[in-house]
Amino acid sequence: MLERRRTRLIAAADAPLRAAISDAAPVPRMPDDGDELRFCSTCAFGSVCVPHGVDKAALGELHCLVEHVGPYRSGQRIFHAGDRFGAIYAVRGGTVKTSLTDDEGREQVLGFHLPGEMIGLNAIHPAKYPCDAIALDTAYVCRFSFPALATLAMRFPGVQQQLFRLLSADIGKAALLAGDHSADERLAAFLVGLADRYAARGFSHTALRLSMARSDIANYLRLAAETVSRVLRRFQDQRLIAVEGRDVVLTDAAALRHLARNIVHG
Amino acid sequence: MLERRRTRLIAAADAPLRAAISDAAPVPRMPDDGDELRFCSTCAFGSVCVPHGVDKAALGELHCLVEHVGPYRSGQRIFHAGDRFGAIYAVRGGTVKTSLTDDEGREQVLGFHLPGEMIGLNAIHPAKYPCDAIALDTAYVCRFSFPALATLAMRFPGVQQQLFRLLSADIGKAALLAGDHSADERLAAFLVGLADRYAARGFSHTALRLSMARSDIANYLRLAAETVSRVLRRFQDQRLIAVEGRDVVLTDAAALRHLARNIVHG
DNA sequence: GCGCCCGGTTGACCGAGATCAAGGCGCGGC
DNA sequence: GCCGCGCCTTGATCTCGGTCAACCGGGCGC
Repeated sequence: MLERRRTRLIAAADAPLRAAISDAAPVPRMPDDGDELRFCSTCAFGSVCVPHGVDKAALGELHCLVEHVGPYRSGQRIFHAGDRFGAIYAVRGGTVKTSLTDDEGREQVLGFHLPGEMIGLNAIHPAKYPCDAIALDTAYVCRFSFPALATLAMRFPGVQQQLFRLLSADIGKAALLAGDHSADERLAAFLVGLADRYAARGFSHTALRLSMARSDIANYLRLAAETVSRVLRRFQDQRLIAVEGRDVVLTDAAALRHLARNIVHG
Repeated sequence: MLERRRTRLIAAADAPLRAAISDAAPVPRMPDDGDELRFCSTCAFGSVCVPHGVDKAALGELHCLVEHVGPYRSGQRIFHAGDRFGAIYAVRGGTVKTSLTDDEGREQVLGFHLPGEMIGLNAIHPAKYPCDAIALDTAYVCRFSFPALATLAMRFPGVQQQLFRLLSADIGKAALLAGDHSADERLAAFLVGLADRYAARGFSHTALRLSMARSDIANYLRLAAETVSRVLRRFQDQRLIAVEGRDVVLTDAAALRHLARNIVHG
């Protein structure tokens, strides 16, 4: 359903992703039991349940409270800025961008979210979503009612811990944007950060497909789209990467990492 | 007890602050009972206990687990980047900056923290402090053992909620740095943000004393110190502010707010 | 007192990246 | 097929803010 054939070169870097999606598609709401492994393999709460081996009971209850929603088509909103906060979401398949639009109508991209990553954590405090969440391709998400989750966390220390960790991790994420770094550093950090996040989910460490437009990347990195184009071109000339449309291969990841060395996270 | 008398102009804008400090000074460790109101008036956890009226019992337990530490002299570190994470801190008096130093030895200021604000929340996930916390003047802090706090949160929903809110709030804080805003916008947002935070703590809405050096402000806003100087001078020429050393009066807060309108938070 | 040092200010110049403008290319619709 | 519209790229020019340099003034040690 998603883009049919992926070209050679990167080949099907997102094949496992599509597999996950096709798995998810026929499961519109309640997860069936005996599905734990698959459920946890991509989910941000997987680490509550599987790796730590504790709170097996919590897993069952999470299953009951999670709601699978989607598909969202490219461009569709999962939630709107200003909506009353009621749930946090985990991306299950596809890519989601979060952004906000200021008075003058200028968009400000806050982040891109891959399968397994949480969105909506920054809505707890203001009690309403402070940004839009928009699907960049066909996307599926898991909805966790926050009151229910908080109640669950009261009973399972592992769940509470994981929530604290997820929240804490997000605080540091803005570091990429925060520092005053050159366009080269930003782009290098963006690419290796994305590659690392894909790699952590079982995809290739060096080949990736950008699901967002150049203008979104530029906006996210606080650069002009033209600058993104030029830097990518230069990286290619320097044999750091191979670019073909939205497919990128990191041919010299070490050099990219060196460029990005002063930017924590991705 | 906060701000006794508010002085003319800026004069000693931090006089009430100092008063708070001298109150705190003779209380080196365990808070004495019957101290609730004072404890809560500046503390970030005040809102757990007092305003919501619930979890009165939690207040007592918080009292037992909090540890008053200080004074720290200007320049002293409260915690170091890399230290194992064990506690979060609330500023009780004075001002604290958080910053990290990259491989090349360049400092990167992450934020300034006034009395009542929490620091160390971003250390939960990595399980070690990702930055230094340095006193900018004579500073006092409250130390909350995080394991103890998490345990307390398991029993008191209000405490858990407040922790979630504090963490969530911090996620959005980087917005000032994040956007690509002009030097004017950044400085205006910084000034009104600081004024609002002081105001929320009972200080003047329009007069404030900058406890940090120009170079720290510049670093925090990702500008050169010279640029901060020049913009402040221009703001003064435009009658937006009156500057005298580290004392600033916002003479046209409306105009400053308008300049900063596209920057959320401060 | 004197000199030093640090923080702050001001001016002159420079450069990274934004902006403006033009053109190419791929894809969906007709 | 052909057209039209986004997305992307490339080139020319402009500009905001950084960098370098000089100077000022206050606090502190001697």
